[in-house]
Amino acid sequence: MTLPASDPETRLLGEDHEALRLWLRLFTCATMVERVVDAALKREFGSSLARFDLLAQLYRASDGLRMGELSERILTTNGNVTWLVAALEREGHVKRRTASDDRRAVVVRLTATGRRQFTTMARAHEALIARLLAGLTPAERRTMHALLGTVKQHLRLERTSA
Amino acid sequence: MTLPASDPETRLLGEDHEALRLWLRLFTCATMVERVVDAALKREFGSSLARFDLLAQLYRASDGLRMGELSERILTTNGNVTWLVAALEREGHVKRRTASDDRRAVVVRLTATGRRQFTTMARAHEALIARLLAGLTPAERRTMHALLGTVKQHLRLERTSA
DNA sequence: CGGATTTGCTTGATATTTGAAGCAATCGAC
DNA sequence: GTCGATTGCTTCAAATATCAAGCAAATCCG
Repeated sequence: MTLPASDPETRLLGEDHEALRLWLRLFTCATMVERVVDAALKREFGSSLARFDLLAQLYRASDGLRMGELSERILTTNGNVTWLVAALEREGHVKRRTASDDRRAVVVRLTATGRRQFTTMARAHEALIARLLAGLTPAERRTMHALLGTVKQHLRLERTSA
Repeated sequence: MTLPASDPETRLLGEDHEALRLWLRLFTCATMVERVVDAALKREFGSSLARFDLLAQLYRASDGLRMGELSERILTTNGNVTWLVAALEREGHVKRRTASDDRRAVVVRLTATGRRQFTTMARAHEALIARLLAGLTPAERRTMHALLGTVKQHLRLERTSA
C-alpha cells in the first residue's frame, strides 16, 4: 500500500485521496474476512456466507420475512433471493408460504432444522470472526464499530437522496 | 441493528459479541459501497469493480504483473483472473505476453487505451467514494484508516499461520 | 366499478466466480 | 542430465449473481 507519489499520473492514486485509500482498505479487509469465512462455512457445513446471512436475518425475525425484505437486508437482488431461498428450501432450512394479507407476497421462515443449523454455524462463525478481528483491542473495536455506524447512516441517506 | 437481548437464543447474536457485530457492520458498509460503485462503473463505463480493481493494480505496476500476482492482489481465484484478463484484452485495455525469464508465466500490462480508460474511471470513482464516505470527518477517516491497517496486518498473519 | 399503474415475486438469459483438473515449464535431489 | 515434485496458468463444469422481462395481485383514480 505504499505508493510512489512523485509523477503526476501516479499521484492520481497517491496519498492525497484519503477517502479513496480508506475505501480500498475497507474493501480489502472486508474481502479478506469474507473469503476466510465463506471458505469455512463451505468446508465445515457445506453452506456459504450468503446462505448464512439470509438465515441470520430470518433467525432474528421470528415472524418470518418477505422476499423483498430479505433482499433489502442482505443487499442483493430479488432474483438472487428467490434462488437462495429455493436452495435453502430444498435443503429443508426454510419454508415459504404466501402472506395472509397479500397474495403476491411470500413469507419465508426458518424451520426447526434451519434454526438448529443456524445456531451451530453461528457459534463457529462467531469464534472465527473473533479470531480474525483479534488484532484490535476491545476499545478499538468499539471505536471502529461507532465509526462504521456513522458511515452506514450516511450511506443510507445517500441512497435515498440519490 | 437493534436486537432483542433477553431470550437465550436471540442472545446468540446479541450485544455481547462485539467482534461479530463489528464484522457485520463492516461487511454491510463494504457491500453497500461496493454495490453503488459497481453500478456506477457499469452504468457510466460499461465496466465493473472487478475490472477496475485489476486495472488499478496494473496502473501502479508500470512493468506489468504476472497473473499470479494479480490474483493475490485483487483477492480472487486464478481462474477468475484469467477470465477477467481475457475480457479486458478483448476490450483492448490490457495486453498479455509470456515472461522473458519463465515461459510458464504471463505478464499483463496496461495498453495506452487501458491507461486512459483507467484514469478516466479513477476520477469518477474517486469523486463518488469521497461522497459516499463524506459522513466521516477527515480526522475520523484517518482513525478508521489506521484501525483498518491493524486489522489488515493481523489478517495477513492469520493467513500465513493458519 | 374498471382500466392504468404500481408492487412483489419469479423466470430465463447472461455474466461472473469458484474449484477442481489438466498441461507445460521449471526446480531439486540425485 | 533426468525423474518426480512444484509452479503458473488455463480450462471446464458447476455454483452464484445480475438484469431485464413477465405475470399476477394490489392500489389508484376517475
